[in-house]
Amino acid sequence: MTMDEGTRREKNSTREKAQQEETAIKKMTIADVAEALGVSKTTVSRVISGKGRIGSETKKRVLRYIEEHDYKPNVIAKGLAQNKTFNIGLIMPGNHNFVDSSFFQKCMLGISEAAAAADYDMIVSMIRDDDLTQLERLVQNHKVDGIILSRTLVEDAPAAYLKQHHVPFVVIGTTPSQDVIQIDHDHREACRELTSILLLKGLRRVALIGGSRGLVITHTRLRGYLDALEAQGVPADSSLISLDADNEPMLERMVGEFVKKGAECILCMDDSICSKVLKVLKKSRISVPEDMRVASFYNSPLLENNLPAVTSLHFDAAALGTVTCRTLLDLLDGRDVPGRTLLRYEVVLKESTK
Amino acid sequence: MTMDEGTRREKNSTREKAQQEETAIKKMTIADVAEALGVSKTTVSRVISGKGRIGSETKKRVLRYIEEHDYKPNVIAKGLAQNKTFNIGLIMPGNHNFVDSSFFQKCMLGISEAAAAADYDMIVSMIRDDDLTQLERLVQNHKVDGIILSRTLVEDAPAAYLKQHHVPFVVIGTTPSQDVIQIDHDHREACRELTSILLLKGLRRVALIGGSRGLVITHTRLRGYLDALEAQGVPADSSLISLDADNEPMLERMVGEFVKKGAECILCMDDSICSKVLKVLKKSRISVPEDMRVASFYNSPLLENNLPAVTSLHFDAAALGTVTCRTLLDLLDGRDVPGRTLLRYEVVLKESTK
DNA sequence: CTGAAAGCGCTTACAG
DNA sequence: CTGAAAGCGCTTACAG
Repeated sequence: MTMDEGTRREKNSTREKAQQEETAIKKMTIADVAEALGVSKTTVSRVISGKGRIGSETKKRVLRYIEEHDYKPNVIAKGLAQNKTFNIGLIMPGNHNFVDSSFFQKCMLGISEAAAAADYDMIVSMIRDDDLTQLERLVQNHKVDGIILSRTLVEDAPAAYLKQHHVPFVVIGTTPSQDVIQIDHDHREACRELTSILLLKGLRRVALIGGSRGLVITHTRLRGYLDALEAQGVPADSSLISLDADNEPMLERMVGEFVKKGAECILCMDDSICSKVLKVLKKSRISVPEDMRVASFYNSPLLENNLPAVTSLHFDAAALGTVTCRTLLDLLDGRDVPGRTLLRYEVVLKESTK
Repeated sequence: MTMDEGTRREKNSTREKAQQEETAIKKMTIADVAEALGVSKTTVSRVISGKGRIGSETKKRVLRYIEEHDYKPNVIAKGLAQNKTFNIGLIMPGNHNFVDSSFFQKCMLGISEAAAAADYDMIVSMIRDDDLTQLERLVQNHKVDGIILSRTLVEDAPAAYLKQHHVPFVVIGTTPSQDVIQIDHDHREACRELTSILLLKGLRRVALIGGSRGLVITHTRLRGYLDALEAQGVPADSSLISLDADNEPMLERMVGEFVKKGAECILCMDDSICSKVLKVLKKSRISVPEDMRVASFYNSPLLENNLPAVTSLHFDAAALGTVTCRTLLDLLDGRDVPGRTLLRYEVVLKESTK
């Protein structure tokens, strides 16, 4: 017996690895803590959760023990008992062609940090097109307590699904549905202001080129552009507006068209479009800003190193993520949340509209 | 009593919403299934898991009931019983400055789909610099069964932590540690081949400009470049090699230096650097490819619309994600996995090196 | 082939 | 203020 103990000790001291493994494999449970302290699991549970009255002396002892032994409650077990997961789901567009990755990455960072601050984790699920399979899996498997939907579509099948199944969710972006909690930058106002600034520079023929009509954002930005024209008394010219323009051949044609119609400036709804427009202009030996002004409704690393630097709108993606996540967490906690939150933007004037 | 029942029925039929809510709130459990079929929970559990012998008739009945009533087992409960979470963790760099978001997004897509195929979900955790807090949270909270580390650093604190705590993990990228399971594109060979091609075009003074020495990838790429020089018998000229060059002023100086030293071509280790180099060249009125050839060891949307189109290496990010995730899942299932997996690449020759 | 029972690690009425 | 016990929804020896 004594020998046996000696042997074991020796193992422990020489083979640090084995000892660590033991610590790693068999984690301490609430029962261990309770036993060690001669109290009930109930008591330990209560001091950890802070619910219920506990003698201050008992509380101190438990807290100290937990601290000293670095006990961490098993969140999964806690979740099962409380019917929670402490996970939020982030649904991202899987087909990356028309999203700005850098924006989403920053946004994810914001969400991730806000979640972590509340001891939540972020499960991200990429869905392709209209395939709801992954979303269904996520909710049917009870993997999340609530969901953040990014990229709001005009026809929002994911939102409809979540609504039908009573899964708490918020949306990054703007949707026409009144009953959906939405967080977004004030794109309409931002686009109005940028357009106004250009008009005030004396530019009269400001063309607009935009992305998919299937995205709500496209309509919002168009709205802002039209707001500005109206306010300045400049009649909208439909031959200077082109949506659903995402491929290069089409952009090439449109730019040619705009030039013919006497456009003085081309407003691009996003940087991917703008980048292509700049390429087309370069090919056509139309110089910016001398022969044509260019601005983007959005700024990203895509245009960062362009010469001339491109005037654009700036939105704080990380902040959007943070606010969105906090809103969802508030919602999950049963707190009142605003149906709609609009975040500020900045207009960044550069050489491309000089 | 009868009236009471009647009332309840009426509620159900008129207020569809309430009924749906009920369905959503109180999910069917394995006990419900067992009771409805007059079998034990054990039996139901066994047919679902496929473990143990079950009468084919019983099996059929259970399967049919499950199908018809769309019963979905609670993965959380299953996890608690099996000490698993069916989540994998993806650790991403939070400071986005020197990563290509688009590459990571595609990679995430690959991981996400491979995970989903095995009914796993992906928790992504962004960590800033050397802050291990989030990683610790993830493992201490039992939130994941295994972890994918992206962006391998020379000093890899996350890997060390996971090793110490015996958490199964794999790494996207290459590390010197023998005992770490790593999946990567063959950057060394890719860079060797690209450099060779340039040398075979007769270019003798090929300069190299790279990112942080803190990243393993920087050294790997440098290695490939040197391999090529050596194979062609071209002596390496240290005045044509510059690492840790990530800010514009420094790049501006380096490019000037290279020109002075008679460089005929500038190889950039990534597109962010390349984009800045192109800007500097444009500013300095050095035209590409006439006065200076340019190539990037990497291709992304950042250079997509550049004129002239930039020669570069192409890596399939989604495939990298898929393979990485499968490797981790294999590891979790106790299967044998290769210590190192290298994926193929492509060289894409364009006008910038004509 | 099938089931009763204990267990995974927590929480939470209920009772004292 | 504290605890015994039941429960969250599964799995899995163990016994038949």
